[in-house]
Amino acid sequence: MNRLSPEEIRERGAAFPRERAAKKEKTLEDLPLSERGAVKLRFAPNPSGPLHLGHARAAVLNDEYAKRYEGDLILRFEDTDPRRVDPEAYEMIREDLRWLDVDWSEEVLQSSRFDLYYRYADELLGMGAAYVCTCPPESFKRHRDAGKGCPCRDKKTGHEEFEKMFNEYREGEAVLRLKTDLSHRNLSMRDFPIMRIVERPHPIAGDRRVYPLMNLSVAVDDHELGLTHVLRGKDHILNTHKQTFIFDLFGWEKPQYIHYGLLKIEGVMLSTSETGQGIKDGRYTGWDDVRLGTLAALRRRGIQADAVRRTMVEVGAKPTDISFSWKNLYAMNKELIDPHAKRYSFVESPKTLTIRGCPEKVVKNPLHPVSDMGFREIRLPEGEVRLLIGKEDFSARAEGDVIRLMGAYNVRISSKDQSGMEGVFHSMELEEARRMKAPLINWVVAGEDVPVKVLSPEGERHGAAEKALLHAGKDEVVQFERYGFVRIEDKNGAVVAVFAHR
RNA sequence: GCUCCGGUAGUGUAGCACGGCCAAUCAUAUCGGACUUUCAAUCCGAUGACUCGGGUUCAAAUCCCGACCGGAGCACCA
Repeated sequence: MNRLSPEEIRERGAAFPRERAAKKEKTLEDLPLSERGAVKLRFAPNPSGPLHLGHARAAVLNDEYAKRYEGDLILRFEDTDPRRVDPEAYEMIREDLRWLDVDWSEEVLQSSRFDLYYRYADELLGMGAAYVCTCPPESFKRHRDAGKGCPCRDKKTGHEEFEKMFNEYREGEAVLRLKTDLSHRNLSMRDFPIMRIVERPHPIAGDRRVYPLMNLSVAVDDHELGLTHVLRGKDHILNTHKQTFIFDLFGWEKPQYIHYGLLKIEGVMLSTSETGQGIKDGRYTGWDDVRLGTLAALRRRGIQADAVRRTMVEVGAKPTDISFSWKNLYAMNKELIDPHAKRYSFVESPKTLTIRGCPEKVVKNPLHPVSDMGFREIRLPEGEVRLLIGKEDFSARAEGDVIRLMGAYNVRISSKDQSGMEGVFHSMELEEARRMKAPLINWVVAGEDVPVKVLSPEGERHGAAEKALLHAGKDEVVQFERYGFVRIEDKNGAVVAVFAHR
């Protein structure tokens, strides 16, 4: 994916001014125990790839609350697993957030705080609340499931053993465990691990081998950073229990935890790791492949960041699982772009239509039916005229039909074969066409057409657009009449347009 | 299986903590009409939901119990 500057992102994404106010905005529920100016939140992605629709929910909701309460939002990269860090992802995530108009006041890399986690681990060791466990996993589980401590639990040499994790034990041979309740009804709560060995340097922090597990690093940071509220998916509920256990050990004041439900998104690949794999073996063209649910793909298609934001705000932070609806997102997006999108004629998989007996006609169609954006002008000569019409319009018409060429005149189809149709001029006036219930069809002058490649999630389409399309700017979102909204991606050579929705 | 959570129209959402004003809100979707040189937008109209069963109560979407359905977690990932 190309690297974009913040300015470019704004241009590309926020092509249109944000229009709120227009309608009553759905707003979020109040946060519990919150005070204006005192709220501190965080968005904490794992930098293994760019953000997708699922992340957008957490990002937007946190940002909305931070803004509402004039609080702070911290961007915290949870990069404590060296195997799951893509160094490129940090900047991709920042780009996505800037596009979403998410403002963060502080950025934290957990990979720059390992010493802090070691210190707290030491402290837990000193408190007798943690121990180094060298049992094979199966053996530990046997003891745990029986409600008993493993043999390592009562070792007196905690600090020395911990030392050995840094220079002696190999990966998989030892972990640091927290002493919890061995009779806890949830097995995974019993003496859960907080540090482990990974014999691999960290892509950012370099030479390390002892890494904290999230429940330690997250608890430490949520406390150290003074968070008042933690907004996260319900898949983290058990982690919340584990983390509050650590808060209690240290006697820290806990933030308010809010868990929202699953966001089921149909028809699109969201898994970051699978997508990354797919890019590697060529199934996807990149993180912004139009078939993906990444924010990069959405903005490439001309989906406005504000449409994503509004959708997420409407969905809210309740614990119920919800089915994300593309239709609702598209409707929201259309509301934003329709007032600004210039109209152009485009015909897919075109067929020719040759008309005889035409009077000269200068067609002057507005670039927008409502807003005053100027016109596009086409001169149709007297006599014979050759046009291109879309394949669908072509197959829907039969000999003898009368059609209205939008902005021009009415034509009777005189013959039709595989390659095209022929027709004769019938009449000029729109009223006449209405009287005959003739369908309105858009067209492009053959020979003056611009070839267009349309990239859509359903595949690649080819067609022709009127020449005036060349006046549209790169990255501009326009509407192909009777076809749908697209973002103009490339104008060098054949035009490439990325399809958003109808 | 165990632990926890949740179930309002096709989809999303309001209402549920303090039961009556809820024959249930708003948006979107679908259908129909008006307008219109786009199958867009706009305007008008229609369709459509409290998962089920018991209980408490004069009164339940709202409280209680059970069933059913859905989900999450049960890692040396986050």
